[in-house]
Amino acid sequence: MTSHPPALDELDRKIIAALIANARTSFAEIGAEIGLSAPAVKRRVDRLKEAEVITGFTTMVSPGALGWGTEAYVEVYCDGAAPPRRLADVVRDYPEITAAMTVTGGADALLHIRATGIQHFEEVLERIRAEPFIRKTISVIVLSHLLAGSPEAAASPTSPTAPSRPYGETNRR
Amino acid sequence: MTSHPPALDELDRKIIAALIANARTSFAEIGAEIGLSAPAVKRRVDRLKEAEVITGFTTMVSPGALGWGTEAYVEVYCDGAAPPRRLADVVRDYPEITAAMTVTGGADALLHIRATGIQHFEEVLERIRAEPFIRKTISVIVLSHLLAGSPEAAASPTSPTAPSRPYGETNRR
DNA sequence: CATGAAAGACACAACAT
DNA sequence: ATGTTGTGTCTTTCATG
Repeated sequence: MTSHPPALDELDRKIIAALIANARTSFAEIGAEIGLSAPAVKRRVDRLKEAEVITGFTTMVSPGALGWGTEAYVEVYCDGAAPPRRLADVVRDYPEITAAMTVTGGADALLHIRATGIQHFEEVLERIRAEPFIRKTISVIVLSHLLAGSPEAAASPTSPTAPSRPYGETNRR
Repeated sequence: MTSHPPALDELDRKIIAALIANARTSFAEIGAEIGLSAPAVKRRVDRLKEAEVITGFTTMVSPGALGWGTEAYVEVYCDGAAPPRRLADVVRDYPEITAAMTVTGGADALLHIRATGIQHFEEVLERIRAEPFIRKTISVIVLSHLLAGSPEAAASPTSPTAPSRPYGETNRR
């Protein structure tokens, strides 16, 4: 809950698109492309960070090159009594769990896991299954990627096929 | 296929860790933390990009703020004859599909989808199911996230619980 | 291969429009 | 809210151990 109603305009979206494409693009260069001065771009970026529209700048690495050769999704089934949100505490203790979310369907939660290899993944899975209120797990191992993008990268800011202006639409000011 | 066998050392990993934490960190600041000059850091980063260990710098945005309020994973079952890799072509035509991979288990592929809302998601799903060689889909809608981290950001480069040096281990030089 | 110095580009913070 | 100016820092290239 950020106090201010964000209300992004065209320029904000172009700035975000540029920064998603390359987080190290200079404000001057972004400004040149959209017809704004560098300080103006910086101010908008600061605002977007303040409003938590931009949540951070990160670097994409090829996990394989760092030794994380195995990737998997694990559906987790909890005991009826235990609220799946309690998983939040557990999940933090596993560095191999890179994402965790509650989901609809038979499973209570879905985990994204990275391991150095199958044997490491098996070891992680055994530890997870030993957690008190976890009833069963179903694992799906990723074989190969068909698309470059990551699940976390939101779809392009300028909504494509979607309703022209998805969410906050009123012109600022 | 990059010609050179990368072989990362401790300094490379610290640089990568710093850039994952904040892709806009200055080379000078990184250098100060690990005892290297700014140009030295830049040269290593350039090498890491060249070796495709670092694949890019991107910005994390809160998808909800951009109007992408619905997130789902969809398991795709293909017709026996059609190779799941053919999905690569199809998948590119959907801006809503932010990740796609082939997987083990009953399903042939797993899609990560972002939509502006349930009705938009339903519309996307219908289009996908109308594709020629797709037999059935199973959808799982994300309710809430239990972890902040992004799936693509591989678990911290300084491998934590994992085998001390996962992959490339020989000292450079 | 890493360092150090120099020129150019950039970020950042006033102030003015 | 944006543009402009000024200052300090950073990036980047080139020369050097």
